[in-house]
Amino acid sequence: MDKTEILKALAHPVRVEFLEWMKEPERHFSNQAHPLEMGICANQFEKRCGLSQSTVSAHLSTLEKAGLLKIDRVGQWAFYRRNEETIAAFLDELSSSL
Amino acid sequence: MDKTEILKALAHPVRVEFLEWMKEPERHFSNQAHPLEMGICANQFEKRCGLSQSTVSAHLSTLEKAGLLKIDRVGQWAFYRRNEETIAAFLDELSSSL
DNA sequence: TCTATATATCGGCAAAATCCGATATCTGGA
DNA sequence: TCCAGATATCGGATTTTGCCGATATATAGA
Repeated sequence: MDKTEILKALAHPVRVEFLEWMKEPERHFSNQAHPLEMGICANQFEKRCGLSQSTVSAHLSTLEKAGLLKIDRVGQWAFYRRNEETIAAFLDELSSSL
Repeated sequence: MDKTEILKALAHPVRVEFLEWMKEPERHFSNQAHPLEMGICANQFEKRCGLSQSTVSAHLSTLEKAGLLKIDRVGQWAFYRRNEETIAAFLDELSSSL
């Protein structure tokens, strides 16, 4: 849990938005073909943020490398879900250190 | 209280360090000529982080523009103190939205 | 008024971040 | 085996950030 890396990952509003969307999957990703329990399919984010596929992939990768997202690869898809443990640990750490 | 601007301000480890140092002034700035109750004098940060005067000034300015620091100008000095209201509001907001 | 000190701002350079389109990789199905 | 779809990675252009030294500004004191 690298606090600095996480803070850098959160320094872009699109990435913060991704995390917030994923907090309420049924609200923001109800049109997903796969069950939401599998996680959120990468292509779902493209439609919503208007950025290109490669840019979205990079944002997701940044969040994943920082430990904020977990990824499950199933077939040709990549399903992302929040890493609640890391997020909670980060918030605790930030609240006590800052 | 602009969450995005605050997160960008926190995306540099030196700035986070400044805020953390200021949480315990007597511990980190005990050598300050002026009473710590006035705030922390800008030049105190230079000695501790090894960066140039202009760079430190820019970091402090970033924190102040984000609302995380308040500044009191007294004579030729600039005294900085944490803006606890904004910091607490930001942490609350982040904890509930993230 | 002259000088010393503290801080802010400017100009320029280097590094990092952001974005895109193109391409590579991987999977599943025909 | 070939093709289509999903995602990752590459290459390059642009913007932002970070850093410094030099300079400007402002204050205090001689």
